[in-house]
Amino acid sequence: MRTSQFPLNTVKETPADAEIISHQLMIRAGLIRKLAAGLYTWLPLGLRVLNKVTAITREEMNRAGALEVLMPALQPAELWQESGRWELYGPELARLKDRHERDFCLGPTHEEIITDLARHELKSYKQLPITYYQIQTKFRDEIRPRFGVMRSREFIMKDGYSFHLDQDSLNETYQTMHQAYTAIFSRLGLKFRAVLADSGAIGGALSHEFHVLAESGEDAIVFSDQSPYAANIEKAESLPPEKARPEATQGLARIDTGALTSIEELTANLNVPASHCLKTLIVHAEEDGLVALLVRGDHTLNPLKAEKLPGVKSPLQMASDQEIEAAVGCKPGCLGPLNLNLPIIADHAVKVMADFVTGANATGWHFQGVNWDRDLPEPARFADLRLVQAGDPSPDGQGTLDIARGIEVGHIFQLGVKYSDAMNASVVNEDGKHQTLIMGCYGIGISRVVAAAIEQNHDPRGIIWPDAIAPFQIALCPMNLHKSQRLQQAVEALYQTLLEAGFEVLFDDRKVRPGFMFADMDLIGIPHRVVVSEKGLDDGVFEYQFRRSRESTLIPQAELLEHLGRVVQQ
RNA sequence: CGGGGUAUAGCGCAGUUUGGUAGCGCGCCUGCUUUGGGAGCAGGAUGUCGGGGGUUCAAAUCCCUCUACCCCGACCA
Repeated sequence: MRTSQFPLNTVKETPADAEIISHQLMIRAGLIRKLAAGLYTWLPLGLRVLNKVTAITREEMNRAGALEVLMPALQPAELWQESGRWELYGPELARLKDRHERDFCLGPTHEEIITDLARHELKSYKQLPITYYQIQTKFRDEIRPRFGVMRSREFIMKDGYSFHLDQDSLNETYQTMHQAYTAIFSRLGLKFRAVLADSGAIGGALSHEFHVLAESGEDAIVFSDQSPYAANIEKAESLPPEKARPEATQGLARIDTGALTSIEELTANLNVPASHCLKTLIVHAEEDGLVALLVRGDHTLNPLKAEKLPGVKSPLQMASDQEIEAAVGCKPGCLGPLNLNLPIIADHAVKVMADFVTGANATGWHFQGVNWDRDLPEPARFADLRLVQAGDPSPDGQGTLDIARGIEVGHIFQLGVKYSDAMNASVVNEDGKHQTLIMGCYGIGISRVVAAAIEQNHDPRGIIWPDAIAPFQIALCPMNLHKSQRLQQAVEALYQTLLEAGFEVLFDDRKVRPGFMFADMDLIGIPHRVVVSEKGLDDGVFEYQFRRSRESTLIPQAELLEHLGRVVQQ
């Protein structure tokens, strides 16, 4: 393409409402324009990138044996009522009525629709297993759309669904999809990690998230330095400590701590490390009443772990200040297990604490030098309650955990019979009996991948596209084209040669100064650049520059094609 | 949905306190010069000051009201 035919809608100034770099660069490079909160138009340049992500995803899904379908975005409420999600989904589901006052919604996902399709089309076990997928626009009326296309109200998603007679078959397809996703993100040229995820209320045996690694990622993921173990931090287990509890060395003392309430304040004023403080958190019990959760001062409660414990209300609900005062008789900052008349569940790490500081259940007072058994009985229940930390041992027993940040771009999970049961989707099995279908579900946020790729690949000058998703592979930049007939002929010939060789070339034939042109090409992130100048022609060379390293080399004219063939990943 | 904020030229903003003929930078158009990292000079176009109502001789500015958008908290690809 020529820039005269393919306008670059670049802007120099950073839009005021774009907080993260990918959003800023997508606006500046002219990939997207905002229509309204969480709604974006993809401009020609951005759409080229989006289409590349789509194409790679489609190829790999097809390769994995999945069948592409296209389901309606507008969906009748009946199906959602049948699955129970019409009530459960909440305001994030974009609902509307048609002219006959019938309820509809704009699909945020398609489990209901695909299950409806399956119960009509799948009759026999002989048709199984089968995997359908589609690449389509989804709608989620997010409370707060943010970060450009990273969290928008309308976005492109690849969603896939598989149907099985038994768990073994689901496991097999699940593995196939895991591999397909690995292939997709590898081909996209992104640094990513598949991690164990919490499957949440959906249940099912397995769930993995695929994260693009980026400093700005919203999710923390942990992985072992010596094994393939990787998990979302919400999911990662912490192992009980192996070492024994140290002997008590201090006597028990009740100390006046005045207005000190937080762990930070205690450590700063009492000169004890946070790891020698005990945090007591009061939450609602499963039935009526409250439960106390104990966590070491330097550890953080993992709500997802806590709410799964028998006796603890799910979703987790922290007790209010009033409830705590009513039950314990003091303010939240001075809670402790000593003389506490509530059921107690302690994190494993609490078991080996000695000489610790904890609240005295009286406002303004703490205990110091507290020791289990000697001062109070060890808690009756221990459980894994906390978020893992960097340096913790890996749950698989191999190596220690590291923490990185990621952007969730894909999620695969085993649905089981949640929808097929509710919607009565079954096939006849070998014995002639009806058997409920078992389902798997596989999503990729296509438009989010584009933003994630930028978060991971940029520098102060702009985007640095991986070759596989770059809108163009090569930027062809003539210096002062209008001034030289010879240059015009040379660059036109080169442009044709490159096109014939199969490269995607953006030929900048605008009458702009070199610096302006370079700045634009850097901003929009074309990975390879060829500069043609009068001086170069005199010397019989073209100049090649690699966007990522900014290293440039002079290449003899005759060798350019060969050089590009080597460096450009097609 | 709760809390905070903004709305003035295509974009980024000043002007609002203290009412008095609408400004700046970037971009855009024209011309000349310039031409290897977002050029210089000269000239030019562009606004119902978010909408509606009110106060006033006079409102971007004060008052009421509506709307949209942004930021902080719970969700998700």
